[in-house]
Amino acid sequence: MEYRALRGVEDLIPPESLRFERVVDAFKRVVERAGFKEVILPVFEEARLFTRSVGESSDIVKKEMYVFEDKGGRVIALRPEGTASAVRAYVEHGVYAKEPFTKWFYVGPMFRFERPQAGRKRQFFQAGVELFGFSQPGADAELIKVADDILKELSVEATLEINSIGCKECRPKYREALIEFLKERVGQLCPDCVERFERNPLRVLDCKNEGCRQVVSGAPKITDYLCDGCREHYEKVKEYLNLLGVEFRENPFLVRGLDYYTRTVFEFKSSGLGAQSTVLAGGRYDYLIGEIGGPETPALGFAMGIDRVMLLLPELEEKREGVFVITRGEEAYREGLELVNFLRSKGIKAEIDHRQGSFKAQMKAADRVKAEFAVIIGEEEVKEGFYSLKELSTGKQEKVETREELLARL
RNA sequence: GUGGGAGUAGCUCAGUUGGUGGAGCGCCGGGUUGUGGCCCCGGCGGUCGCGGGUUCAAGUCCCGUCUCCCACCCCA
Repeated sequence: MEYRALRGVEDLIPPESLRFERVVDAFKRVVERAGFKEVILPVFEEARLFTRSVGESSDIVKKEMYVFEDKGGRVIALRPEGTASAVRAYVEHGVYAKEPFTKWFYVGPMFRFERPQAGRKRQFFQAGVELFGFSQPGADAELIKVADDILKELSVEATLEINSIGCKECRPKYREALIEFLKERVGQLCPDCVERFERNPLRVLDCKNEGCRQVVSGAPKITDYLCDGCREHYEKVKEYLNLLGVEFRENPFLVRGLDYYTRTVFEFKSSGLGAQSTVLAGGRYDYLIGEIGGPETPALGFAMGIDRVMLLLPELEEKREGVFVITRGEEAYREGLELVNFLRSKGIKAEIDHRQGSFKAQMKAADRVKAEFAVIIGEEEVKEGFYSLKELSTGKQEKVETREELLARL
């Protein structure tokens, strides 16, 4: 084959593309009835937007971004995630002034230069929401509830883990305590964690290595170091989640890979995905808007991995729908073309077989496209002026005289 | 970026010690001169991922490369 899709990107052709649409439809249905409005954002931005927001030390920025220089000498990056652009747009358009309490959602491709694996592609799709302006714990709970609703709507089984990673006040104190604890045990950590210990000690907490987990199990918990404000906030979030009937598990070692998170963080994980088990994740990021150059504005959001959700989607039986027109002879074909046009104008799905093969071949085609009805127009029908309408699920066939009568029988 | 496994028909896979490539499913057609699904019969369909090497001879052995899968890593 001379041309192939590049490594880590894939085409979605039917029926995969239909599964994709099903996920997006369910997502939109749930978030729209919760009052979120869609934003359509660029797939590339100045690279430094991501460096600033996602974090210089994060792997996403350090080694996974598609960065290039455009013809005007600008340093561009294909977006590796959606929040940075949403925040940039919120600030750029002064939305904080016009509509300080804003609920947005977005759907689209993201790009990360990673080694491909199931549930991890170089171009992948995320559907996400962002809530700007709300500092109250009720917003955290509502956000998580919306996420839970989406997964339920899709019948995707996932377990929810939550944690609070504190704020500017308390996190540094915890970080110090953790470093203090780990310092004496560096020898017991895996090589990756030795490096994490230097760069971002919190990441040692969610290492999968058995030895590291042993060490970590005795480590100080951030929840014991939260300041009064963060502790109260976290307690309220949990209280509201219980009120809303959302099941969750507290994981004091849950941390996230993006630098902008504060206070509430959460992850929905599925057992059906192998190593890439997170299907939806997010949290609060109260300082990000300020850092991007907007007014200090509390915010929170999440992103769902559409590709990953698709992998978990149960197969759906395609149901029969519409009409397939079968004809023989030029006169019948012309009548068929007009009939199809008529039905479509009435909102009915209608197709015609242009190949004019045998009735058997055309019936087979009608069956394959999962039509509910076949309309047969042959010599007899043309001569005597009627349509033969066959219901494919039952095999029952009847004569109908006019288009209107046909329409009434569908 | 690291480690492991795999690439043969559209799909799932057989292919014996190297000797001119098969099955099932699917697709097209026929059995039914005007009727789908079940059954029977026939047909189309392959540079054996790509490139190089060994050999009289390579799907089969060797090297390289690309892609996919799994794990690490990372993350949605």
